[in-house]
Amino acid sequence: MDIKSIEKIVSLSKRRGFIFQSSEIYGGLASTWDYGPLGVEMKNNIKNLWWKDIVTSRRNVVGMDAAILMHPEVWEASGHVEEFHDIMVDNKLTKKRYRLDHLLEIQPPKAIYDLAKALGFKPKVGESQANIVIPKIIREIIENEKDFNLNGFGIIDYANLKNKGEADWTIPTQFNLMLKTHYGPSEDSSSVIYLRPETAQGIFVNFNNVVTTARQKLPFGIAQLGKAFRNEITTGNFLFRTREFEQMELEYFIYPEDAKEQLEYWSQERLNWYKKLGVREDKLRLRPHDKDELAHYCTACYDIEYEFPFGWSELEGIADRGTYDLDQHNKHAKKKQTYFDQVNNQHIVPTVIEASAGVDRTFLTCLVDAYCEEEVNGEQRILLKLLPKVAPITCAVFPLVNKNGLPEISEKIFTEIQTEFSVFFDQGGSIGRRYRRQDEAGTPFGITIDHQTLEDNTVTLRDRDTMKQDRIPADKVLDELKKRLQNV
RNA sequence: GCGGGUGUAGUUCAAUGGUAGAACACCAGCUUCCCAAGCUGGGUACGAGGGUUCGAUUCCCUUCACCCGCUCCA
Repeated sequence: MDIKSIEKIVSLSKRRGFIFQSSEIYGGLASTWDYGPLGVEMKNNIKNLWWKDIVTSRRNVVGMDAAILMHPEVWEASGHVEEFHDIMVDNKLTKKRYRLDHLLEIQPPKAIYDLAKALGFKPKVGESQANIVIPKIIREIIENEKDFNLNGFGIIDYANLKNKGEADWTIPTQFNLMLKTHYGPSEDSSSVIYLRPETAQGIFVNFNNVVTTARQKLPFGIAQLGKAFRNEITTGNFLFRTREFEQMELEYFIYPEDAKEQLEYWSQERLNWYKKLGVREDKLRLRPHDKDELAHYCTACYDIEYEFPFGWSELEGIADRGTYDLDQHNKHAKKKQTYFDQVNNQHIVPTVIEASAGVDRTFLTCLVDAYCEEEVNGEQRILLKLLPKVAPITCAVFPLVNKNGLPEISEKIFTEIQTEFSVFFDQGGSIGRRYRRQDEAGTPFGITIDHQTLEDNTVTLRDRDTMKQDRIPADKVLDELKKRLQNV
């Protein structure tokens, strides 16, 4: 697939009603997208398949649905307030941008020392530069020196060594990655709260509620599906990185000693789920994180990645979060979130393995992966080879012609299939045109009612990928569809 | 946020300092047909704002959005 293919996907998405640009008639809002009639069907299919795989089909996983709005202290406790903003500076000469902490970590000690002095404190002997001095410098800039100028301290741009690292630094600016809003009608500062940057915390703060009501014993999981918001610095690649997105998260609570084994288990489980969605195996991989890639809460992590036209990119992270989150809430909140282990007769904080997936990314993966162009009788045929369980429409019903009672018979069959599957009725245009339309929508099956139906009450069932047709009795259509859908 | 590119119909494109055209798609009708057939008719666009000009889709500025690269990223 060439690099233009993401544009083809965007174009098809709009043409067929999968995805529209948000607020399009007002010029659009950056990197926000709306799901159209086909899009929402497919998205729901994906979410339902996840829910079924994670929750419904397991005895020891339960679901929940927390509010998007949460108490501000949740994000203090989780570390998001602390960790989820970055101070950035640009080198005006080279137009390169850096995270200030990353930049300072590689500077000569003298520069750091001078910087600290200028900000009004003196580093003590033996104090770790990376862990104590630099964070202190950054805190000082955020809290007290909003317009601090970095020039004159000998801070070198190592990416600009050709020019002796020369730099003219901008005033450091803070990027807060959480979206704020005002809770309540008055806009005083006491009512500022955040839209959740992840769904996971909704699970952690309800840990005890779920344990007591669902009567689960370790190991067990709590799963949640819902919107999350992040003020990403860079968005783009269509649905891939957006500021509003939907997550599918599982928090699986275990005894600490099982962490390694469970991380492996869930990595495989989750990788297999994408395969079961029909995503090509050679486009999927499981990639362990390097140490320096790990998030603040995380001791080990795998990414499930897909090879998009724009490169290998993350669909899901499976992480060993240790006891970090529950510990943090136990420090901050009045009510303790612990588990009483009947076996050893003690309260413990369980370790958690998290599998955090993006709905929109999975959706995009399915579209990209299913997109096909082929030639039929010298004409291009575009089709989405979506698995039936993923496809927005399972089956389309066509009367071959609009007379001789064929539409009436078709309606009857349509109504019958409708009880079980998502069906589309189309009597407009030539039969070939109607087939092609459904090919682009990814509809796996087409039922055509023709003249022979009048004689022997059979219809044709067309397969999207092979375009082959089988003749089946009209009253067996539903059974036949069920049969074909059984193993896919 | 920086650099580059792009923005005209649903889509893909064209033309033009004098008010926009095609193909395909879409809708209605005819045809009654098994893989985007044909015929007739129809609706739909210069991303937004400002400036220059008698007149701007075209030139200039601003802005918005998309794509690519950088930067960043749980």
